[in-house]
Amino acid sequence: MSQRQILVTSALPYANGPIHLGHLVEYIQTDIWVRFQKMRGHRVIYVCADDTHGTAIMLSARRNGISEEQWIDTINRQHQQDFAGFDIQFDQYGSTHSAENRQLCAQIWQQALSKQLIASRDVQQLYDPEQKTFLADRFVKGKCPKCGAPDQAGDNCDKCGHTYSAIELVDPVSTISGAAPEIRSAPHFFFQLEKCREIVENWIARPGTLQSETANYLRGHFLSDTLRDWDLSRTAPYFGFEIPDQPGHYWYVWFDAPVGYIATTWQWCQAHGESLNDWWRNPNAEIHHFIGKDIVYFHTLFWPAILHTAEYELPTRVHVHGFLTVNGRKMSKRDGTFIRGRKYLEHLQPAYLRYYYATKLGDNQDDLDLNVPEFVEKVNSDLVNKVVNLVARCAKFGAQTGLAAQYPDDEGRFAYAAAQSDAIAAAYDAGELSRAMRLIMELADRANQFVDQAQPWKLAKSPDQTERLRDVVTITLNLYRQLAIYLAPVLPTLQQQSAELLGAELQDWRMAQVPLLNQTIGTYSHFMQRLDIKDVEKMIEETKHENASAAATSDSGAVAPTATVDSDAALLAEPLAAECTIEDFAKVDLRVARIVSAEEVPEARKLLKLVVSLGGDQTRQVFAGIKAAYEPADLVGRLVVIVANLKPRQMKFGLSEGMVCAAGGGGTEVFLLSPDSGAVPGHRIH
RNA sequence: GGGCCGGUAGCUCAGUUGGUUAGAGCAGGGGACUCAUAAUCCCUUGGUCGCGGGUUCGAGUCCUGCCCGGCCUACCA
Repeated sequence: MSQRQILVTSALPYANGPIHLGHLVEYIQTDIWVRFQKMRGHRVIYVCADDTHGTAIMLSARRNGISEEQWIDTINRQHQQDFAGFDIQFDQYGSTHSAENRQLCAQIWQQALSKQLIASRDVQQLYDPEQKTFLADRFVKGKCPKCGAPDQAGDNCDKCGHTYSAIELVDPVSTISGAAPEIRSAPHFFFQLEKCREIVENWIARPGTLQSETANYLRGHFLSDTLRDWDLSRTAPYFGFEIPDQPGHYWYVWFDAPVGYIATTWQWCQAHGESLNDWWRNPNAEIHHFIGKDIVYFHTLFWPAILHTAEYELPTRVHVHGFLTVNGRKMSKRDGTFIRGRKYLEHLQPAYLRYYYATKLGDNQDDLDLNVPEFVEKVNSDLVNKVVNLVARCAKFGAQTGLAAQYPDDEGRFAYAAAQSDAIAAAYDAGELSRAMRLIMELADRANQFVDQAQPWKLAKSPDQTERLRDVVTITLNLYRQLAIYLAPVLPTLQQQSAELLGAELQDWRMAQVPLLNQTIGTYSHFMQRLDIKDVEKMIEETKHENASAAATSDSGAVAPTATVDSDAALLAEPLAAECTIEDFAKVDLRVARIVSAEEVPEARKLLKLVVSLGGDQTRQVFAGIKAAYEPADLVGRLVVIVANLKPRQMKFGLSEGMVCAAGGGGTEVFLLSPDSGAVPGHRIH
């Protein structure tokens, strides 16, 4: 087997919030793959970095009253701690806000310019005069120019589906300051991707570059048409790198972020006396990116074009994975399933999650479900009952006898497991971790069968059977050792514990071919505790409470605020409306009402059809956009607040005769208002 | 509306280029054992392979229509 040279990356986490279990799918998947390749004796480096630029970072820093640099430093430290807590081992962890990255971006930019791939033209954009910043689409709200629906973002209307440019919005408002934005024109710099079409097409068509579904998606979605120019610049103020010779213009975060892969490699090279070109301009070196399916677009169209422009090698393979769901549903703050890595580590061992993810991951983009009962069951029955228990049940004898000097006849058991090495390795290499885990568990079953047949506990009772006992121990512990080696990429802690007990390292894949002999055995203490579902539930419960009290922020960003100070994220996301008088307010008749029936509107994505009672025989039919947040059955009977004198509106599914009051940012983040006890249907709210 | 992925035992999934009686783990039932973290081992129940057509000597596997779920995207590749 020839030695491969492999550079591996995971996507750069955005420096705007903590690492959660969804992120960890990717880092654990990558770390397992990297550890495996290292055990195989290949020359591998695993690099990653924080993605630190963009408007969102700027706003987070402002909100916290610190500089952007302070903000990203803090986040970087937290990220690295979180990763270390899950045994994710980078060779280099950097930041896109580094000198190396700035220099590389400038070089690549220069090459793009000299190859005439950059075009400049003026773009009209909304500008917030108070915050003195141009506004990205998601920082503007206004009425849809087509259907007039209020509170629509700057790119499309979620009511009628119309797409438009932010400057077409009627009565736009900056969601950062609440000010009315102005239209300003500014030059922007575009990368002309179409000019690189052939490069990208050939790369995508090359076998092995992409999973077929990704290649299909790109071909159908983008390559069938002219590739649009890509806006690579943003106008000040912006937290990022200023474009050389273009004061006031910054590279868009998605330009400098992937360059961070190279910059971080460079940092590693500097620290280890290696050459960057040996990794990025060496056709014999492999480059593997692990990413989520949400960022395929950036890594498979622009990125190869940019690499080619800068005369770097194109990625060997982009491994795309799906999203994490919990108990079959999207992670949600309301359900307490938006679990931070740090919270997980307060309650549970990293090995549990690493193993569980491994049993669920294949080389595909399917979403991965963290099903809590299944999680507990898999960890307990596979890892604890089968694998760890194998040592536990013979460690006592092992300490007495040690390992024999010659490997006894085991009827081909060790040889069988040694022969599985290639199949297991092939599965790991192909990213088919679930297959690898199945193969390994089959070996664990076989080993336990052996112990049952050999009955060492009986041998231990007769002094004349000491030698046979030693043989049985030798076989069992060697079968176990093979398991520990095969599982080492997933369970580095177990690898270490096993090495200590056996008094010999397990860092090389080939060690599974040769039995360990003539060795004293250490004292065993439990390698792993059983997982109690109560601990998992407790973790989810705590997460739920923290989210509730931390004034859940609208995006995944925002570091948890201190206990006594609520985050201002909600207010920033939706600034105060213009002042109104008491007379204005009096026009709105808010009433307490009781929900008497609630049903799904099957054709509607967001709506529930409610009938509410105002007391007596007064009822109203109301459509409410709360489908994602509430089960109809849970609503019947509860008191809510409605706008009782709202002009009825004919909707696609029927007439809506009012509006149910709720707080929150929409989607699953919807919280109905309820009155304190004592209020009855019909009470007006003053 | 379009695209992609999936629908195999109660649950999670395997089923290689179509080839005998469709498999595993867990759960359920029965038994054994007591070294071990109420762990382990043996036996066992359980499937119209989403539904309907078609190709074939033969279809879970190929073609086609439909149904369901997930994701992506939108005057629409």
